[in-house]
Amino acid sequence: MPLSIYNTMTRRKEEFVPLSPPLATLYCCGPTVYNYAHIGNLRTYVFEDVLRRTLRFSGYEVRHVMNITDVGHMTSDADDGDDKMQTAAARENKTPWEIALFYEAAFFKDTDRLNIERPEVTPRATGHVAEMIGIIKRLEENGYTYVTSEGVYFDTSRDDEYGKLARLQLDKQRTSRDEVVSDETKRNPSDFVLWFLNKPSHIMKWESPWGTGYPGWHIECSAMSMKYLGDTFDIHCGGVDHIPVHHTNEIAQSECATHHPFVNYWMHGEFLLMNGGKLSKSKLTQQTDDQRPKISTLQTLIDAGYDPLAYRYFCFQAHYRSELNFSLEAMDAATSGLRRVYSLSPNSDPLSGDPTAYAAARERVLNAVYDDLGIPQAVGLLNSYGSFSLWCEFDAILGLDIAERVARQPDAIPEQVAQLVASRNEARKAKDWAKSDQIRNELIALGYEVGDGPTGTTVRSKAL
RNA sequence: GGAGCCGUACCCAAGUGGCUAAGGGAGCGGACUGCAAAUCCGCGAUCCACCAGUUCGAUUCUGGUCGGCUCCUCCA
Repeated sequence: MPLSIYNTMTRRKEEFVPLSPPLATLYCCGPTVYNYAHIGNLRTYVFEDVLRRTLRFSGYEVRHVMNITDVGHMTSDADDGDDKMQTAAARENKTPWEIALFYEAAFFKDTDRLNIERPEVTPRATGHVAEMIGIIKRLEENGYTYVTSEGVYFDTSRDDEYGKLARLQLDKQRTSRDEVVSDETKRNPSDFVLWFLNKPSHIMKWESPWGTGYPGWHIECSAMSMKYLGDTFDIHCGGVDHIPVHHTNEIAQSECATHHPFVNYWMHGEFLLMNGGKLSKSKLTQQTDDQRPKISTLQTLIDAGYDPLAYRYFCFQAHYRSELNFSLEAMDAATSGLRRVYSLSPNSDPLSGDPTAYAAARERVLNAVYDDLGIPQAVGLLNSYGSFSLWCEFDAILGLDIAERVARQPDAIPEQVAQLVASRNEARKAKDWAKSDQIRNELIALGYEVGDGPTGTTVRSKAL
């Protein structure tokens, strides 16, 4: 069965046919490194990781590029917009470059802990300003730009196909809130900046043919994707929020610069919802009303006692194109579910010794995966088969470290725990149940599971 | 105002024009246990927000209503 994926451009599932097999080229919008990634951001990177693993599983050689945005985007269209990198720098008393480096490292620490593979290329925006200027020059030569006191603009009225990804009806667009200040120098509301000019307070600046300034919000992705993957490449991913503006503008500036199709397949991950709404980085540092720790970054999840891979497994509950509701209860459910997977026994595999049954089961799971990454169905099937070897085979896609965790030797029991077990055994021998129960409670408090079986008492760490 | 998504058991959710509506968690019953925990076995939506329509037949298609969400500002 061929791999099919949902293409936002056509709003249909399509069979994946790469430009130059066995190579599959993939570009994913990466983080803007001015703050920690929250678990909603991370959900999208988990989805993209599953995609690249699935591509490789089906025999492709993956070339995956993800940008690191280390130059801030403006927070609004107008003069008073703050650069996020600059705001963070002021907040933390650092330079923008220090901020970027710090949060880039934090980002990769998180993705590593989630078993998200590093893309083959992770270019930084600040290292590609020359390429961005090159694209703007081509756009200028092709007659798609104009210059105002604010910067160099892309003239969307010159692009007949502008908005095709989001199916925008430009005449019906308008700003939704009063506080959005529109730039008076723009010719059309949908025009966007390619290069900012005359921003004296801005710290990160570069020389350009149009004057000293800094690049616009979208040009870096066009520059870096095309540099590393070519004018046309296979798949471009990102969050659904990127469809109407960011990816729309990427397509416009890329295709008008090269006169080639930019991307063949567009894939978008849906949001993680918390309390019925989306998460935002700006609320990351806010305190909660109640006493419970606020779960918003991977680290807060870990601090609350959850395993990073339990979060990864939690993401597999819902299809990547569906919103997913986060709650501690759901995280607990995912943790219990994963624990069950890790408790699988290689020695009592219901499918071992029956190659026909194994092949049939494998086929069903594979069909689910190849049908636009039907990971929830795949996990459901895997759960009902309960086969260690089948889980392990698909762990190449799931990335849950199943073989390692199942084989992992239990951590050495600390002396303190061993002594408690010994004294509990004595109490049990003497049928001193009160003492026995009391010691058991102590062991539980220390994070151990206590089990009395026919072969004696066993303790096991509650950690996954 | 425009564009789009969603509403399936207590929770997270998959899915289909008609055969028993996945799976996980929680819960319940049983085995096990000194009692538990863990584990194993079993049970669980006569029903897929509501109302019409299309159809021999709809949870699945169409229209409407109600409710929720996202985007049209930076955002995964």
